[in-house]
Amino acid sequence: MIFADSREPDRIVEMLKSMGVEVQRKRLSVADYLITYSSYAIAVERKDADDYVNSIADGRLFDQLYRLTRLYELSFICVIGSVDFYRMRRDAFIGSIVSIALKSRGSVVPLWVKDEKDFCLVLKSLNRQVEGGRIKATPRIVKKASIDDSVAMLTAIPGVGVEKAKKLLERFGSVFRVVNATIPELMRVEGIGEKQARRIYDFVRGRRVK
Amino acid sequence: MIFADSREPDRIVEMLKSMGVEVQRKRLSVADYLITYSSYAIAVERKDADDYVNSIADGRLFDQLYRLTRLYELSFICVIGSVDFYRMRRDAFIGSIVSIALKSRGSVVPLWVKDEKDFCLVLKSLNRQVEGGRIKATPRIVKKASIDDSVAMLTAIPGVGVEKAKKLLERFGSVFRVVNATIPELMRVEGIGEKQARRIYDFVRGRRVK
DNA sequence: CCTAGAAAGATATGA
DNA sequence: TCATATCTTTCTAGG
Repeated sequence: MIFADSREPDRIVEMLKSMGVEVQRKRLSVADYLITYSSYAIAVERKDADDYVNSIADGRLFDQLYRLTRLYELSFICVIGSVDFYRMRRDAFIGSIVSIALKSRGSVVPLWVKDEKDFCLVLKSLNRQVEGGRIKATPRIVKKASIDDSVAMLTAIPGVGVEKAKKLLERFGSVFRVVNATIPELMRVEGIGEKQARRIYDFVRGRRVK
Repeated sequence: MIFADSREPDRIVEMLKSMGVEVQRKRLSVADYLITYSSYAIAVERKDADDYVNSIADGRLFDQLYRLTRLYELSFICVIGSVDFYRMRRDAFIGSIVSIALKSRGSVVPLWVKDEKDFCLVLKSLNRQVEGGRIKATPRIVKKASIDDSVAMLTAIPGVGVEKAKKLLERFGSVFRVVNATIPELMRVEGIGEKQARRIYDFVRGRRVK
């Protein structure tokens, strides 16, 4: 059974029905479609190409992504139609697709389909496979990642980007040691002078830094 | 750094290099490409559309899929080029794509790209995003005054979102004090239990967190 | 998301 | 030590 959000256009629901899929309207809080079977729920977010491009530019996309990951173990974002590559560069588009998978660590799967017909095929196929119970085929090996979130943490300091964050971690080994370092210690890192060292020192201690 | 299997064609390796990506040849046992950064590894399997169709027919695809899930936490299967829909029905093709994601529960992400140029863009983007250490579904934070940067910094800790970051800062006053807090002290913050407290404590000290 | 270019800072050199 | 030239990195704006 597929639930379609009540704000989704009729034409899609009709198309699904004409394909022999059981669809029911329902008010959904986060996704546009929900495929359920026994205790599984898979969410699908539909995005027209134009809207997708906009939502990247203004950061909306990654909010939605975040909400999806909080609520569902596995969801899909379907981009429909052709992208206007004058509005967004090709590499930026591809980068955003890759980013969805990476940021969500695979729990949100990006799909790019030609048209709404194909989108419906995706839903239909999802529905059938979930019902068929094929979802349990290979158990996912959850070996928690250990990527450097520490780098990301340090880049939040004004004036510290990826390069400096890496160098800081290289020298000090952990965020704890960076945060507890003295100004002269910080200055020993290549690329960090007195000014920068003082900024870091002050920032982590909550003093206003400009 | 990207490792390319030694059997991969030169033209792709060259194309990557011409895009400014560091590539090294290596004999890989399962995937075609490997993107590594610190202890993290992402595998990429390249499949020309024709070969993809064949590999479904003879069952090879799902063997490969299985091996990928066993070895890597996150991998990609890139189908390159247009599919001959006389050899494989459109719905069957879409179904297979969906099936990859479902069976692997998202740990293998299927991507369908136009040509090898786009494939290289995928690799390039993967490489950069992994190196940047920004692999986390953190909500986008609007940077205003410096106080918000502190919140942003704390949200990089796994399991800490905007709400918890704010509460932490409210109680401790600065990133320095949060980082230097003991586990019992951290637990006194509303919404943070022992498990979370320990995670924060361990994370900032550079211990791998589960 | 990606790039380009401006701005800021760090390092090296030489007086 | 200071002034300056060069290089590296960060940040902001725009698509």
